[in-house]
Amino acid sequence: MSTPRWLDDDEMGAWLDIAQILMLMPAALDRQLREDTGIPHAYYQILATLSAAPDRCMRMTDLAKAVGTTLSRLSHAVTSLEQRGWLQRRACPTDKRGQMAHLTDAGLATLEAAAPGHVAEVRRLIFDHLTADDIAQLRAVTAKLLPALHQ
Amino acid sequence: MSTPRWLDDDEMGAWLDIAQILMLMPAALDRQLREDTGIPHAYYQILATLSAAPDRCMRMTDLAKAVGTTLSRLSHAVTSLEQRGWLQRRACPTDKRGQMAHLTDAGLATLEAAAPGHVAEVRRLIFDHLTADDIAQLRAVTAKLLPALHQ
DNA sequence: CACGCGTTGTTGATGTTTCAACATTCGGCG
DNA sequence: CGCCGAATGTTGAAACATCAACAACGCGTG
Repeated sequence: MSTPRWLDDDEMGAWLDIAQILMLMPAALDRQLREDTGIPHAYYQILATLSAAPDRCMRMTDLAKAVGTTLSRLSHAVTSLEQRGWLQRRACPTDKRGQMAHLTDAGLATLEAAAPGHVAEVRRLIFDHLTADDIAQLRAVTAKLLPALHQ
Repeated sequence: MSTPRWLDDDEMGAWLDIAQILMLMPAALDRQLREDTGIPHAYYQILATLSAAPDRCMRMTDLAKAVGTTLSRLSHAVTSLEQRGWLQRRACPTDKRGQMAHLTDAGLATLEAAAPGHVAEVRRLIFDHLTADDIAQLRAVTAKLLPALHQ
């Protein structure tokens, strides 16, 4: 398209709100988690995702997709979490290229200690302000947006 | 609260979707803008906000609030944008502590060159997938969330 | 088997953000 | 006026993200 159409008033208003949320929400989540645990939200999500996996263990690529991050970013993050003793790299039994990230007992303990405060913050920032209808509608919208984000 | 309640299934599903969007959307916006202009989305927002201000000029603190960022982050960003010749610091006439950020002609030209591609990306990621009703509902939700994020 | 290509994951350099510490100025109050 | 607390910005170091380059392995084909 040579002359892409601009956003109309409704779209622009929505976009400005969304842009603000994209800026402020991660900052708020990071702040709370860093105060309580010393790690940012992206790192917390890695621990949380692993804790729900069988054997608390996942392939790097699968973990990256589940968290919605890059392999490179994940690799750096795992290195950092490994140095704190919360994660451990393991060789993949079926694929010699592969690495698995394994959540240690110490990592699980840290996660469980951090979870209540984090959930409270998610409530304070989001669900305290929304009705059940709001949540259903919001979820319908996110379901429409996620496919394009995953490519 | 000593035992904060966990998220129910609807809330947890919504939260996982939101977390994915918070991770993927900024990454997608950054990627497009960096390819086209070499600057991340947070920097683009600074230029865009300034372009709509009288004299294309704003106090640092006001600009930080408008964009939804930190004064420190803004200061670093302005330094970087200034080195590219797209911004200029000016002394504030009424307050000797103050600094004003002024968008230069070169900065405006860069912004106007980047805008079509950026808008197209915002459309591709968001508005192409939503009906007018979706947008209205989404905006109603964001309106409920923003106050808590602003404190 | 051997070649080539796609996948998997890491690394190092560079750019950006965060946090704490600091300098400067404003504004109110004794 | 002179002092003190608050507000305004900047800076440097450390943490984190991005990007391109790279090594190692899997898999299919000839």
